[in-house]
Amino acid sequence: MISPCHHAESVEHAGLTGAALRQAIGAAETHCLERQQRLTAPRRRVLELLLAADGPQKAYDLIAAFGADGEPAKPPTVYRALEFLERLGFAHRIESLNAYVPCRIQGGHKAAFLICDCCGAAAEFEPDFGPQMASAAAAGYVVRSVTLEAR
Amino acid sequence: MISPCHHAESVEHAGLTGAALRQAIGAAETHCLERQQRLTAPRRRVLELLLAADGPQKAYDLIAAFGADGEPAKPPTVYRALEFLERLGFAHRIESLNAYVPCRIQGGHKAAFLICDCCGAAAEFEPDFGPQMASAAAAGYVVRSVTLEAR
DNA sequence: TCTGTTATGAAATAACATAACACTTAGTCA
DNA sequence: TGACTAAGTGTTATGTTATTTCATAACAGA
Repeated sequence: MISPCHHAESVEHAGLTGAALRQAIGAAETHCLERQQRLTAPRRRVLELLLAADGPQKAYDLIAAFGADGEPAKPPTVYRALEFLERLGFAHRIESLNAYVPCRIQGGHKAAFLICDCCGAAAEFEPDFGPQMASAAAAGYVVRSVTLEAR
Repeated sequence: MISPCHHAESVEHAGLTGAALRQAIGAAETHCLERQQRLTAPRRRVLELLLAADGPQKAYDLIAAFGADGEPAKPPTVYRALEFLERLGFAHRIESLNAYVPCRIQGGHKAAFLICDCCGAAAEFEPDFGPQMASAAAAGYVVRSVTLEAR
């Protein structure tokens, strides 16, 4: 398969499998315990699907893939899990794709993405919003969240 | 009406009316002619609705308001017009709101928004993406469009 | 006028997301 | 330990946003 993309391969993320996947989930579990939050079965399952995927996943992809037996989940099950995972910083929503990715960067941070329209890859990076924050403050805003997505 | 918002009033935009509205549409018309594009009736109507509105408009707000007689438009009519207006730079889509605003800044530019969750205002500003563009280029991306939205 | 192209009209449906309510489970504290 | 409370889940239904498809109309250039 020939790719028309010219960007660095290093920024693409293959889905996790096997031990790496289990380890990532274990880390999330630990993180939840520390924060007195519960990584319940549906939440864990959605996180697992995100981590195992090769790229951004649509909500209805997750809904379809949810059941190990092929049974889809009910939409609210997945949307609730996604909300939880976002809140805890384990996942991000990409607004311009209506899709979700597992967080690839440790620690609390502002998320930003480079999205390839050719191959669907979405590379997360940690942006420097210094100048923007200054102008927001000047206008009297208190910035609560920031979305930056470049195609 | 008491507003809980603390940001500068100056960044809010009241809808255009009367002469100002006609003038803005005339300018768009001129701009289209220069670029050999047609500001057809549905496109003009959607632009007019955006300019006359007090804040970001949802697609289905525009659909509902489309007909002067109260008849709604068919969804594709409005979505096509919005696509045209975005392409020509007359309007922007705000991803995190699923809504649209008329462009408030002259000339080709990257759009960025400060969005107030209290009052719904969306203030457009022209961001400085120097550092971000550099890292994108380093990763081999050619940036085609950028979305920056701060709440 | 013919032809290629761009734009519109209309119906249907796909895709994305949430409301509402009943029920269960986990913690907690008298 | 039993009752209470809060958080989470399951389920049905519905609301919202966006696109596909096919047919037709308007326009520009040969």
